[in-house]
Amino acid sequence: MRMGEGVEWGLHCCLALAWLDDLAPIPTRRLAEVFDLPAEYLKKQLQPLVKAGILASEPGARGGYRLNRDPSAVTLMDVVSAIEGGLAPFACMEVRQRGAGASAASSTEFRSPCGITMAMRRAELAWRRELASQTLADLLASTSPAAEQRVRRFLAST
Amino acid sequence: MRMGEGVEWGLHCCLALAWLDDLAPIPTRRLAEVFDLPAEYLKKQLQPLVKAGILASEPGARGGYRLNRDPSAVTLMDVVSAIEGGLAPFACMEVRQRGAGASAASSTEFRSPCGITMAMRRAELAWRRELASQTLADLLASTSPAAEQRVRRFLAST
DNA sequence: GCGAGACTACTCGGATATATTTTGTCCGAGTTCTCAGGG
DNA sequence: CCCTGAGAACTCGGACAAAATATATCCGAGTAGTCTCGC
Repeated sequence: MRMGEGVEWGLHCCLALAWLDDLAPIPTRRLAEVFDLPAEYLKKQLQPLVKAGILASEPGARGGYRLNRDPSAVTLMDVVSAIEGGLAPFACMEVRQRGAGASAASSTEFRSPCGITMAMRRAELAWRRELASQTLADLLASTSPAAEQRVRRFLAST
Repeated sequence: MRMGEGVEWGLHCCLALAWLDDLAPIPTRRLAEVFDLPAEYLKKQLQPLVKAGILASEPGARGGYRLNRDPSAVTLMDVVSAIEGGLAPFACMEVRQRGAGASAASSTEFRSPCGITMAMRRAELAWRRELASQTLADLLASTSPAAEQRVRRFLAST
């Protein structure tokens, strides 16, 4: 159960884009340089963020990506679920309903989800809640001004 | 970020084994029949639980698996981390330390982890805490007695 | 009848294949800039 | 000099390929029961 690296990349890119007041789009090549990442693959990772409406893209020369919403309107959960696909980490297959003797069970027995599923859901919910409680704006406030200056200056140049 | 199906299987098997007061080991073939799972692959999924000391195994004929600890001493986190490998879902690669201008940063800037990492860790911690707060004994108490009876009777037969 | 020993049946554990997902690369459609040529 | 238009440069988006991981299978080591043979 490892989370794809695209999540980390996406979050850093969103943050970097949020630092720019400028609305001019930034191409992936430039973003990739900031973090020393493979440009082509980074582009692929950012695409779902566009689909989710978090980023906006401009094609053609002078094109690139820019933040499409106010940083306070983008939660970490938004970014994570956009890139990871939004599926539940724990997929309950309802194994209890299969196999030996399950057919003999009363019809009401499976009305409510099994205890295991509920426990996993509870844990997952705690995770989601935590991610949803933080926005890009919160991250902006808590990051080092020095780092922000460096990235801004780099992206602004040229 | 999908969790392997082995986790669900492992939990259900632990629960089934916990229902048996009897200490006689249950072979995987029998467990697989209960939930209609592929026996060989289920066996492979249970092996890490043995390594973690949650289950104990007996080789040879009349062999099988049995619970190695009191149900109240096994948390869901124990089972999940045994099967999934216990790695952090979010692996921070510290991308901020690489790439453009990072070398120009002050030596103290990277002393504390970046905000993104901290936020992800917080979320992960909430998840782990939730899983660690529930034991097999809790699940035993919250499951349908009818299901327990069916599984017990099936595993006890023969 | 009784015991000893070989044999069979069954189990776990780990090594070996296959499938699926993740990671990485490439090419086409579209937009902007550049620059040469004509007015 | 200024305008026009063709070409070059650059970008995103999605199709294609390689690598890594999860899923599934197989074989060997070991144990308990069983059956036969000898006493």
